[in-house]
Amino acid sequence: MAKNIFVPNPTSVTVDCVVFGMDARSSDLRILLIQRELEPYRGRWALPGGFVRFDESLAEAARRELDEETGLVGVFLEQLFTFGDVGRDPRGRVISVAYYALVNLDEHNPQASTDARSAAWFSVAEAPKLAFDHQGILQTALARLKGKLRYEPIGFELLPAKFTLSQLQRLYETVLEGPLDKRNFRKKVLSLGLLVDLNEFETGVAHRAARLYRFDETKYKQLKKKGFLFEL
Amino acid sequence: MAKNIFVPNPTSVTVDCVVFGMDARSSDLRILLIQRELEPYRGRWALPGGFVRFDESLAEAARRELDEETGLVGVFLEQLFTFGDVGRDPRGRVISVAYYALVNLDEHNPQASTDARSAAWFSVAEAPKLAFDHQGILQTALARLKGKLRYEPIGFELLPAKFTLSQLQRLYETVLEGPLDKRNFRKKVLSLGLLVDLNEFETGVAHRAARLYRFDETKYKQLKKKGFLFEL
DNA sequence: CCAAAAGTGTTCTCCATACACCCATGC
DNA sequence: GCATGGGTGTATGGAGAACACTTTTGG
Repeated sequence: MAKNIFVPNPTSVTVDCVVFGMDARSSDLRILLIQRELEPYRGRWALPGGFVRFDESLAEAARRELDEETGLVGVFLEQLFTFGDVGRDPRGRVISVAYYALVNLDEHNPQASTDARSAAWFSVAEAPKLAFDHQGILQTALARLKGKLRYEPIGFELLPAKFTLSQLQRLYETVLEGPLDKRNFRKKVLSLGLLVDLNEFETGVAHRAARLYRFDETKYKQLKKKGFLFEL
Repeated sequence: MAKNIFVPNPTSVTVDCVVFGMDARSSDLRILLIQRELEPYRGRWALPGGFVRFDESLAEAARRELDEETGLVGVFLEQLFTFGDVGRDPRGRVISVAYYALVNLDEHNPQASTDARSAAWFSVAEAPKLAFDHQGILQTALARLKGKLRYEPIGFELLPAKFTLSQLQRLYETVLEGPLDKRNFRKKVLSLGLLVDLNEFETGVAHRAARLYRFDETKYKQLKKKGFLFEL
């Protein structure tokens, strides 16, 4: 196949993934980083990612890299932004299509998922300085997460399948960086009619056990088709 | 410069621009297309765009191509999405970073802006079949425009600097595809405090002349810093 | 029995909506 | 004087915001 004949200015394309995780108990927001084993930026922490292959789409590349470097599969993944400033990679012209992923740390255990030798979760507030322009990518991802949380039901991706209303509220308070009124929050969330009361209760807590709910994805998709707008 | 040494899988990167224009009088939404002079898809209409050069950022490339192919400069331009499916370009692996631009057809005259031989404005509803996957890019851009119009003041980019409230309303009605109540629309728009009444009036109309307003960009930027959210 | 978080209703304010007529201008 | 769009106010209902106490459970 004469791929390169019509292709001026060959350029490398990478994908980089900002992986957000939420510990449902401590409810602090974390990101998954890997320590670079090669130059440039050897030893520095960076977003998981790598070069896009000829025979895979961008989303496929992002999922493959995520699997290879962190062991994560089947997670929520969405394109974020494409970074292509001239000097962003010292190796030459490298354009990075950034993705962000949402996982919950209970079901995707930090330790167990670490196929790569040096992947680790960092609290967003305490993240180290990152390689390349990954700091900027992280900031962009945080802004996107904050913005989307309000009008799309992506928060549930950060929680276990069964969760309590307090967990959901703490998630929103953490990401949006502000307190929410408990009664109003519950009223609003339940009024959407998208949570299924499982009639089960959390265990192992030293206080009244909270009811468990799950998000009704099927119902949401139906409503969305009819023009329904999620908003919290 | 040893650009290619560390660069596996050389791939071409293009930018493509979805240019939206609004004729303030007829208030129908148009896009700017160019007719391809080269294979593949020779003779077909396509989005303006081209290959990214080594020494320019993605946004710079988009502006350059826009200037070269359509004569447009200084317009609103924002990254839309990156398209990288394997078979999207018959020439080989070409990844396209799509941008969308907003211009108003009064100040950027359709004819005058046509440096390229065959650039033309099409009503979005009546656009021809496009080359490559540009149809999909257009759909994505339309969805983005519709979504952003509600909570960011980008509509003003489609109008002349001085505009009437009816023009603004028709713009919203066109893009959002639904009628709006005149009194409520005016009340809401004016209550934002972001329109400056110029105490001037439109001319050349066979009825009562409407007041002209301009959008107060400076004030908006100040408010935005303080956490203000535009919403219509 | 104490600590810790779960769970629950009402009031008030404000904003979105619905709705119809007179005004100014060019022809 | 008539056709065309410009411009204006009010009443109603519903949603968001503020707010405090009782319940349940484990230790």
